[in-house]
Amino acid sequence: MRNPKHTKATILKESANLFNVQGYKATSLSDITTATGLTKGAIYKHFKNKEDLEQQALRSLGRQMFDILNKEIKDATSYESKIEVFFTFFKNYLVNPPYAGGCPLLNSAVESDDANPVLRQQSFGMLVTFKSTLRRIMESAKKRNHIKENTDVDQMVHVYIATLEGAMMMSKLERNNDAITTCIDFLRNLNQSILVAVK
Amino acid sequence: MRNPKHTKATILKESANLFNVQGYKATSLSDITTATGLTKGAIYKHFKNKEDLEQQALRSLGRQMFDILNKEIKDATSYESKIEVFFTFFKNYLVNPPYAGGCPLLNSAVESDDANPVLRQQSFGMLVTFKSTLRRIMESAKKRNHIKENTDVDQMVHVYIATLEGAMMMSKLERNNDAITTCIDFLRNLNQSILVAVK
DNA sequence: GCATAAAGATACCGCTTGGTATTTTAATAT
DNA sequence: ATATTAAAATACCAAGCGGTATCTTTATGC
Repeated sequence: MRNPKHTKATILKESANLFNVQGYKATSLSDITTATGLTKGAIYKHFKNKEDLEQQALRSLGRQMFDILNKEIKDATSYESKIEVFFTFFKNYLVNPPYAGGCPLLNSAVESDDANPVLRQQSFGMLVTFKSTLRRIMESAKKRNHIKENTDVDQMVHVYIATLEGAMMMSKLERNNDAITTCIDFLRNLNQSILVAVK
Repeated sequence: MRNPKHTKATILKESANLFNVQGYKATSLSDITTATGLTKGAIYKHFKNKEDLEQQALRSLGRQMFDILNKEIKDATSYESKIEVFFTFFKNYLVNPPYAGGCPLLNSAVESDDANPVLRQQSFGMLVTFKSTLRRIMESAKKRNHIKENTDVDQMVHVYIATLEGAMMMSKLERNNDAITTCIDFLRNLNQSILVAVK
């Protein structure tokens, strides 16, 4: 009946959800006890304090996101299909979100950048990971002559991520996927334009 | 010595700053009394409650932003220079911010989209304004044959805003203007590519 | 220059917050 | 079966929250 691992996982899952939807500061411990059906005693058995829980929850959200992305990137065989993974991920998000509340990177970055140094550092780490994942794919494609050799990889990485995150913000605010769909169409064309033509 | 208009303006200015930097929910009335040097008595003389203050503060931030933008757009004479206004605005932001905490639209949208219906509605309104301002400029340029007639204005509007907002998030998180600079370079080139060549 | 009324300060309220100390409950090893 | 120990529930705390009622101060119209 009692299962500490399961308990901790439940707390982490439910709090991560609440943090990503309502915000970190805006989510109280009683929100979490209500959502989990557990008590503060249970929470403080597994987490040092609320800050600790916030950090572990964000890490868990980041893992979820990158686990999905990395797995699908690995499964994709061509440069094109690897890039498509990012598009599909964002496009699918609004239809069938793997977690509620939108992109954990965007959410935590905007909330923490001026106010919460620890969370900010974690968000920063997520952005680094995001950028280097995309950069690695493009650099590799460049070496293998799959994309044009004059491609400004650094620029592309910045533009892809900025556009996807910005579109996510817009689509969540508008409660429809127009922005995401439109921006992804654009990025897909952009990506086509740097491909080396296959004869 | 006493000046109610000035008092209200001070409260609005200081609270708008705090809301945009720390977040709306995360900013307490005592934060505001400290920042203004006033007391709760003064605040509640001018505002119905904290929600009312939040709304007026966001409206004030939106006005500030669009006042600057609209003025400079009006002053700009060509399509190119009108579009450049947006780029310059975002590029200058990190160097010399007209208000602290980044883009009020981005901040309020991310904080409120799932949690605060009234603030969400206001953010939504700001996005509508932002989009229609840009759309009007592009549609007009299209009519006058300044940009190519096959330009997908709706797509461009979405891409410009998404990229700028996403880049803003990245640059604020990274505490440097790499993302903004890089993304604006890209957008500037993109904009060049839809111009009708002048003979 | 004094009465009036508005502006703002002070004091207080109930409630929620994050956090802790203590107690009860349940799994486990002997 | 029982002792041990970890897990979780309960009860409590001070501090901070948004909000209000009341009192003091200051500007202004006559």
